[in-house]
Amino acid sequence: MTEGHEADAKAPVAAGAPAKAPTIRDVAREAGVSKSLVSLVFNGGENVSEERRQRVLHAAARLGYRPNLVAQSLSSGRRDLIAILVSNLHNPLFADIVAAAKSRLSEAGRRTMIISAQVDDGSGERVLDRDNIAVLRDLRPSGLITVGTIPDFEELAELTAAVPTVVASAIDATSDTVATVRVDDDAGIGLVVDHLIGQGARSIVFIGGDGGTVSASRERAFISSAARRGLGAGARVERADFTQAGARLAVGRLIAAGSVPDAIVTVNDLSAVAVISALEAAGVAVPAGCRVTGYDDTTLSAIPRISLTSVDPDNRRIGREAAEALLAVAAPEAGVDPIPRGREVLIPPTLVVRGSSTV
Amino acid sequence: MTEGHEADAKAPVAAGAPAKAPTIRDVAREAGVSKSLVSLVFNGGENVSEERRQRVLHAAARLGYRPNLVAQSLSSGRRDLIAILVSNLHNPLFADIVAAAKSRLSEAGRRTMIISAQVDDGSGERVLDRDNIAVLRDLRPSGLITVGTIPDFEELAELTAAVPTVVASAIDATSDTVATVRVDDDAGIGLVVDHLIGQGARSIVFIGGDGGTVSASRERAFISSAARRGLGAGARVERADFTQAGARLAVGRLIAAGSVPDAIVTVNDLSAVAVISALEAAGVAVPAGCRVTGYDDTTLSAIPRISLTSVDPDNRRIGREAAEALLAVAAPEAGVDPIPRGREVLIPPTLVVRGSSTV
DNA sequence: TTGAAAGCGCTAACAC
DNA sequence: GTGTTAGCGCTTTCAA
Repeated sequence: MTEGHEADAKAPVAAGAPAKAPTIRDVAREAGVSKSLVSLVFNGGENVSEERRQRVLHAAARLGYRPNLVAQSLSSGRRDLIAILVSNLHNPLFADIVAAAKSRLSEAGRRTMIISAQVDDGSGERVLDRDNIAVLRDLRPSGLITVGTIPDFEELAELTAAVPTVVASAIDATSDTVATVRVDDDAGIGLVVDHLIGQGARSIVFIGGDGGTVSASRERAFISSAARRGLGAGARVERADFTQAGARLAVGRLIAAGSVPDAIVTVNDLSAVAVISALEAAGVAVPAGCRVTGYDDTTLSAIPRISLTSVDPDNRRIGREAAEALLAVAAPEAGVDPIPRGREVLIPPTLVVRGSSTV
Repeated sequence: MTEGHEADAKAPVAAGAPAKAPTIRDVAREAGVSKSLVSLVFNGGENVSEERRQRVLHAAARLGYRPNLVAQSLSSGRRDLIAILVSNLHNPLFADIVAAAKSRLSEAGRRTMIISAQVDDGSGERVLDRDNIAVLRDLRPSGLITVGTIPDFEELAELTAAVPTVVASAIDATSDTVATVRVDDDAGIGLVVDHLIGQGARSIVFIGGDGGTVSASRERAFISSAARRGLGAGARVERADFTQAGARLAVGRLIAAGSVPDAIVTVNDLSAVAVISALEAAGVAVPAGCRVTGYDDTTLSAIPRISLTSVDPDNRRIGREAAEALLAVAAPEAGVDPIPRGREVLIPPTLVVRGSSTV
């Protein structure tokens, strides 16, 4: 209330020149209190008189003060920062997960920072971005969410041992991982196989299985799904990695062997597109000559010319649940122990049926 | 060489438990020197006796010491960290730029950190991720590369005023920006228009222009290209933003007016795909009834079923040149002043001709 | 060439 | 309630 402060000298916010950012000390001086009191006010300290709190808040506003996160992190060790480490920038799929996780975390009042885990080394190989990880470690986040499969995940052991970690949309778990949240591949592949059988398919080939734990998981799901449906010899696996090239090769082998199946189940949408291209290049029409399904329900699959039947993993829910799992253990305060570990949350997917699998 | 150090007590690297990371003090003690000397050794100090340097290096290795970046940044103000701020995670296009920039920076021995600038607020709107920006600012990078159009760019003014900034693949420049590196839209659109005219097109509509500076730049390029080629009334603009929905609406207006042109030039590949879908839904075949071109040459355009003629902006080169521009001013040491500002580097694109524009 | 000491901006006991 | 005093891990004068 004390109106009429003679403070108009200092401009309220921007000073034009790159003036040094105000520190807690400046605020203390401006408010006529000690550093600690300012710190208290900004950290929700209960025991501060209303009058001083206002003085501090006003002084801070006048100066445009904002706490320095780096200093906070250095000083206090733990901080309310939660890091989201996203596997790579190439897959828009992850963006949905990140957005959902971040949004849930913000609701809970937690700060987050989003950084990339992976980088193409010159040769196009994707490797762990150690610089980024180092910064992340030194920032001492109070929690970590990884999104997507991260190369050389074991190198993060140091980090995951020190920081409660939730793995989203990957099977990278280490012994320290708090929880893994991912789509239920058994259910997803099951939906696909049921749908295909419903469409009259009797011989079905799965293309995928190489190139990572997720790919392998989907292969296993396919094998058990097919067995459960009594597909017998009608079900086969043609190994391929996640890439378009791999899928193309796999189709090549099928064509060469003269054994084009009724349907092909692929490990993801990108593979599916490659499979469709390869089939059509070989003169096999899709879906007439062979039905094809994808996985992930990316924007690709909805394009009319592609119109790909695909499994929607509900990425927003994956992100949300990952955040939830982390919030459950990474309370801003409270030495929450013992931490439950190794929980696996499987999100039930849905099947989006489109033209590539229906005649 | 001094073999036989009696140091086997402490395990070389991992200690199993999340033991606190060793600090410079630990190293100093282990090596029997002062903190300052350790710091000197790790910062390429010239005047350190070879013997002590080795002692320090060995001690550090034995302890698994790595300098704490956060502490460094806090202490010294400037640091050799260069930040790459990528507009959003949805656009794989940016991943190429980031990878190229990072790779060039690594070659030059600079540390980099890659973080995301933007986040969907709950409503699907993309807004500036202020948390991330705050961390970035407090880390005091010695240079900044932004990739792609960043929402609320002006809020970064504080940052860009303090840190040499290069803008890649956007037109976000402020008065402080060191350089902007982007594709030459005049050249790109020029290639498209020439190609289309070569294919016999006489009436051409540009779809785009709304939703950002890049979109606007491409519209201007279209108008001037068309004028230069004497297209006259054959050239028109149908306003739309970057989204698929916008493109669909624009096509709807064209169809409703009964004036389907010989060709449609779109602002990017995503729009192009939406345009094709909308045309075909209305019974107009592509390319037979109307040719369509995209921009960016994303992976989309190479899919056979899409086969989209598109402008390849040479993203890797954009990334590399952005890094180069930054390196030119952000020397790790040296108070490089005065900084040249406002330079604009236009990268010449190429046209990738595919089925969507050829009959 | 090396070490002591101050300080980056902040938090966290601990006193007053 | 509020201020004092130590640090967090590191860099950087300034002496020695």
